[in-house]
Amino acid sequence: MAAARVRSGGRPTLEEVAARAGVGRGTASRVINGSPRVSDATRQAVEAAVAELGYVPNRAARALAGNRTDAIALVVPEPETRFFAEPYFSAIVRGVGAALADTEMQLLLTLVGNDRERRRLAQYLTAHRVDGVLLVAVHADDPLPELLEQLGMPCVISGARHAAEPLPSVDSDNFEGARAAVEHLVSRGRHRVATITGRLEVYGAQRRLDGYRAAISAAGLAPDERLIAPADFTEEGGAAAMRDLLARRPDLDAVFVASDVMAAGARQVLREADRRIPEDVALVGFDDSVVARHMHPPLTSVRQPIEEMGRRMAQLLLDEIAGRTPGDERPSVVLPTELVVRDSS
Amino acid sequence: MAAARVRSGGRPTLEEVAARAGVGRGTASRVINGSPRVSDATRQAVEAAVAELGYVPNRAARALAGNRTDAIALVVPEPETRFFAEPYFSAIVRGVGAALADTEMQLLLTLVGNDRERRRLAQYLTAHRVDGVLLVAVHADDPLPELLEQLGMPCVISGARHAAEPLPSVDSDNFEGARAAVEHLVSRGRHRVATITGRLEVYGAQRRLDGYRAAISAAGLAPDERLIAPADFTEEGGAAAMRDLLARRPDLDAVFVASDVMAAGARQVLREADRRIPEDVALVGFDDSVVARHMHPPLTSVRQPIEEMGRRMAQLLLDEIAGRTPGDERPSVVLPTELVVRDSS
DNA sequence: CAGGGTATTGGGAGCGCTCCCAAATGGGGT
DNA sequence: ACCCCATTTGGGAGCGCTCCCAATACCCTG
Repeated sequence: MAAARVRSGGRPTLEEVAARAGVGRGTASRVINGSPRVSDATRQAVEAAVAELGYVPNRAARALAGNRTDAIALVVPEPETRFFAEPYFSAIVRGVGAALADTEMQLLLTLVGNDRERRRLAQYLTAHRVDGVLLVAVHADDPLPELLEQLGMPCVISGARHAAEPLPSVDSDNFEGARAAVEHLVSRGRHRVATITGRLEVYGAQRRLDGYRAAISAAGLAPDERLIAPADFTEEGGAAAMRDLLARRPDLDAVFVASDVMAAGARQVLREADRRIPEDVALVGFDDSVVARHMHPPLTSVRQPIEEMGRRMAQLLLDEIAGRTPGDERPSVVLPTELVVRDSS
Repeated sequence: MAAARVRSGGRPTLEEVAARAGVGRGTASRVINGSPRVSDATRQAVEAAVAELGYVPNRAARALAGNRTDAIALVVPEPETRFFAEPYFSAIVRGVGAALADTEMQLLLTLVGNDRERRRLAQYLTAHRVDGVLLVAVHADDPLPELLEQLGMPCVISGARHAAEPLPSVDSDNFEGARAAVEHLVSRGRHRVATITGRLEVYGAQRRLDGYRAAISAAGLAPDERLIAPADFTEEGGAAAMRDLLARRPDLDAVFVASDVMAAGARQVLREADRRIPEDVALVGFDDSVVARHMHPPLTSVRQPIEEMGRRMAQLLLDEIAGRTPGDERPSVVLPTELVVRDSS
């Protein structure tokens, strides 16, 4: 009873569908692909045959004949563990998945770890095994984007690499998010607001710092470089930076931290230094990760619409694949952030 | 300068490689696919040609001719947000990625949200667009595994659905993890140990409860159903269950919670009830998620080797695809857990 | 030295689809 | 009634590869 489904020739082919509908293979193909050059009667006949036979096009044959793959790759640099942490990875994937849901596009997940895998990826892409590429967490010095450009392979990156990003990109408004966070601290009466930054080679980290600076001067506060401590997006780095800050400006009354994870490190140091949060020092993070919600006290944080970013990336890529008109700007999307106020500020 | 790479015929084909090596197409194919029936001299000639031409096989052609795809799908039910949360999703993906790294296999990510997408997936699989499927977070009543079975599509699931799981599966030792956690609590002098369970239709949640029971009786403690509160893996559920427990047995001195997220909810309730952790009530969670590390106090938790689970799933699936010998048992792997002791116990 | 393997090799026959050209069909216009 | 053009249709020619059969070359036996 179980294996009775096997037909003479396996799955039905276009040829069989065409025969069943009493039309030629070409016509059947046209219907399947939604060409307008088919009469209504014919279309209906073919559609009926498709339904009766349960026909599903063979992807491999399509790819071979049509010289495309109907697949895009999401390339994730594995060393970038930050990206793998909540909330990034799953949110991006969900967004991309959502955008692709009513498309024929497949999503290929490609983790790039060591150099060997990097080369394999390059080979991969060179061999045109995908129609386009989604690149997340690319470093400014990554050769991959240029390679893709040369190959003419459509590509969208998340997070511009610098102010004049040539590639289509999707980013959250790091500047404005940081600015709003600091403004919020100032509005709560804090006047000695410090910041712990991410790795400043990362453009987004730089923009957050810019936003901090903008808010400080907009508030008419005196900028003080001793209130700025660079770190590296890690919990330990955040802790170290916090120690520096306390040493340099023991009188600080607020800290804007460029990531929740670093904020967790900072909070630990503040606790050891017996500073109460938020009474003595107000704290604001960035990312609105699960860490923020479960910190003690819950951390005010800047939320990025990450799932939406994934969705937009995918849409942008689909547009690129469909054909960017030469005259068009390379589209670059910047999405707004949202300040989630909790008890730490 | 940019688009000068385009060769006469695009990428080199097998035919061209064969010509360059001075052999026939069949022979070249044999070399590429590592057939032993080729002389050393010929093999070297072909390999040289491959290198010189930078030949990479065309996947679509291969798939069409060979009736396989060299791709597997990781199917993720999107409603199962629990799975998307840290640490599951990214860890599984990393593990799977690692296992596939030195394989020609591609990883297809398939999110299944609503029913429409479910049907599309079924169609997908029916059309044999992948060589095998990794199924995570399947419910006991999910029809998908049976469908795959019928289709003869190799498949591995994470988390057995019940004691007599017919499909190849990879799981962590939920029973032993829970047992060890409770034993740990008892060894710390706790004698009124409660538990908050996950949804008991989930086999893993049931096993954790079994482990709890085993440890209680092994310790010679009196089992008490009032110490057992069912919940649903959510933070709110954990909080509600904790309230119940406190109402029923105000004298409890420890709680084993079947997930960190529920533990977070429970902790909140304990704080409101002015119970100190761990002095008044010791707490142990499950998953060792990022929440556990950042809870206050840091939460003792049972760690599952999730990345390793992903790796094993992929390996199992590759074996299945390579051909399960009919006589073989369906392999089912159970990996050990590890108790990570922190300040909450 | 003949006979019967065995180890290699070449290349035909598709796999199922898209692309595209040529053929067939159906109206209008004059 | 005739011709021209737009619309619709059929099906040949591949896409690049694997499978497999037949051909060739080579090596032992007796």
